[in-house]
Order: sequence, then structure tokens, then C-alpha cells
Amino acid sequence: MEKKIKEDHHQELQKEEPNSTKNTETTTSSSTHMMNLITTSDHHQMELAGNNMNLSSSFDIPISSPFAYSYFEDHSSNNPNSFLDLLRQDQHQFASSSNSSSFSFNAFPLQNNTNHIFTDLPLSQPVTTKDESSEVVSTTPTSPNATSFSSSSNEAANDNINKEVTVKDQEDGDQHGPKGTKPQLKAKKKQQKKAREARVAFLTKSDIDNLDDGYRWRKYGQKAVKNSPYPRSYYRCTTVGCGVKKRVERSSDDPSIVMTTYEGQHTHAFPMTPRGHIGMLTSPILDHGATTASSSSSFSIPQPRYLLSQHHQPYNIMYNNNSLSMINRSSSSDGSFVNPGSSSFHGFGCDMSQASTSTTAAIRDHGLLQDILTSKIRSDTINTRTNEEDNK
DNA sequence: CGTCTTTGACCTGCGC
DNA sequence: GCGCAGGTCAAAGACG
Repeated sequence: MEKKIKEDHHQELQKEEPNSTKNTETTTSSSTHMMNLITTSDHHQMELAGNNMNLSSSFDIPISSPFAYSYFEDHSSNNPNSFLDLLRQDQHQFASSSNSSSFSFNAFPLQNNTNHIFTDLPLSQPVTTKDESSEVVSTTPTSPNATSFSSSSNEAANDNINKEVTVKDQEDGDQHGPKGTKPQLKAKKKQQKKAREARVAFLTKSDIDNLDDGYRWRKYGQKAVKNSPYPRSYYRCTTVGCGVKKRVERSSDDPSIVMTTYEGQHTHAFPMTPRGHIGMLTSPILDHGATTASSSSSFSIPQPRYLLSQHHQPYNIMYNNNSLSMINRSSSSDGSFVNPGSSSFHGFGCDMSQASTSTTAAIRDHGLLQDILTSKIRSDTINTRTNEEDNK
């Protein structure tokens, strides 16, 4: 069974390969770094794997990463559903259902006909104790059904939101009373701060570092990344009061892949451009869009410009405060989503259960992903998976 | 002139 | 405490 799945996986990869290579101008064969989502169907932890190599080799992501991590090709020009469009929809819908303002990207609504896949892995381990982390993981529905994932993820997020509120209330109480030592307060504030912002990461096959989604970003920093020849750039949404940040980093192993990580949630509608153009303000979908963008955005249509380029193949990593989420876009030509099904993730031609086969990958420096996926989460995931495997 | 990028300095967290 | 790395600040310059 597992063998067959692997074969299917391989075949799927071969199908994807032509486009993959076609869309890269780099000398590096991107096809050898194509990522594929592998997730354990039993506990919904997703992992990365590559074509005849593991993802960790191309993105410094441990194979045991609990990431809901996907690779999909974006048939850009004829694909009406860019991943950013999707993200916007998700943001809107999820935001509509979420009453929390303290979490960003906390919502990736699942629609019954989409294959958004969520994991319920805790994101901000500094907030959650080990027990809490386990608790979140254990709340993961056993059904691979995307909607279940979504619902569960949302609930998990709310749970943590509630926890955060509780912490804050306690902290307020401390402030009003003599109880609580300074170190304790400091620790609480620290935890609260760390837990506040959720992150969403996208892997995009692109020649352009600064992808454009229509939001306006101001670059406020750039840092060299350890073990990577490519620097990491830091951007902040220029809209007053909007604290959304994004980090852009190019994969050192596959320079054709740009990793964009968003942190926070836009507090404003889809932005008007600096030249006075209105970017799809009429669409409520965009109200909560979380996107990538270049600072010189001036487009008036919702479609992110960079996705209109033929050189972009986004991967999605949805990273919630309390869960890693993934949006999978299959390589179907119409850009529609392919439901991964109960066990086999056809969009990637591999079985999610495969993930459990590679838990021994070394944890190295993970670059941007290292920030998104903390070592604790990784180790917890490994431990959790190992325990489950032992139980089988 | 407003906006944005660049870049060195600074701050913070973490491991040893 | 020290060093390292990530993240942020802010002054200076570029650009339209």
C-alpha cells in the first residue's frame, strides 16, 4: 500500500516536472526540489518531502516537520485563483467566523469543496506548555476531511485565544494587586507577546524576491541569513495602524523559490494605491486579505501581479498561531482544488501517511522556516508521531 | 517633497 | 557573562 502510494507520488512528480522546470530560469533544476505534501493521515501531521530527496535538503526543513506544507504549481495566467486570492478568501471567511482580533491569519476557512488542510499543531510553543501542545495536537480530528480540519483548527485557535485572554486577565489582576513577582509578570508578557502574531508562509517559485499582491510594504530591514547566501528582507505594511509584517527569503538550496512569511493581519481593506487607484475595494473578500506585495503596488485588480507572471509557483504554508495550516492547490489545469481524499493526497500524488516514514531527519538550521516552526514543535511532533507509531 | 530603500547600529533571545 | 543570530530602528540617500 505504502509502496504504491510512493509510486503514485513519483508519477505525480514526473507529471509536474515539466512545468516546474519550465518556469524557472535558474540553472538549478527546480524539479529536484519540488516539495510534496506528505501528511500522516492518522494524526494529520504534515511533512515535507521532495522528489528523491527530502524537503529538508532543499529548504532545510526537517522531514519530520509537522508543517502543513504544500507544493503546487500555479498555472498563473489561466489560473483565476491565485494563492493570494485564496488567501484573501480564507482570511475573510475565517475572519468573519473569528471573533479574535489578537490573532492574525487565524482564519483559513474551510469550505466543503476545498481541500484546505489544517494541522492542529501549536504554533507558539512559548505560550503553550508541553501539555498544552499535546492537547492541541490531540484535538486534531482523526478524519482527514478538510472541513474537519478547518473546524478543528479554528476551535483550537479559539482555545488558545481564550487562553491568551485568560493570561491577560490574570496579568491585569496582577497589576491591580501585589500578587505576582516581577519575573512572573515579565514571563507572562513575554509569552503573550510571542503568542500574539500568527504567521503564514508561502513558498513561491519566482524570480522576483518581492512579490506583489497589492498591499503596500515598506522595507525596514535586511539581514544575512546563516547558512544562506541570500539575505532576508523585512517588510511592514505601510498602512497606518496596520502592523502586518512580512519576511522574504530565498531558498539557499533552490534559489528559484522565494519564501514569504506574513505575520499579523491587515486591519484595513484592500489598500488604495498611492496613486489613488482603488484595488478591489468592492470585494469583501479582500477585506482581510493577507498578501504579498511589492512596495510599488499600484494595480487595480485583485489578482496579484506576480501571480500573473509565468514564473511563479506558490507553495503555501499556513501557519496559524495555534496550528499549521496548508492550502493545497493541485496541479489541475483549472486551478481548482483537489480534495486529498481520506488518505491519499492526490494533489501531490502521495499518501499523507508517508510522513511517518521519515522521522529521523536531522534538525538543522531551517532559515525562515525555523522561525515558523519552532524546534519544540518539531520535536513534539516527532515525539507524538513516534508514540503513535509505537502504538500501532 | 513624499516615499521608499539601504545599511550600520542596536536590542533581544538563546545556547554554551 | 559572552557570543551569536534574528529582528528592529533610524539616519541617509535615491528616486519619481
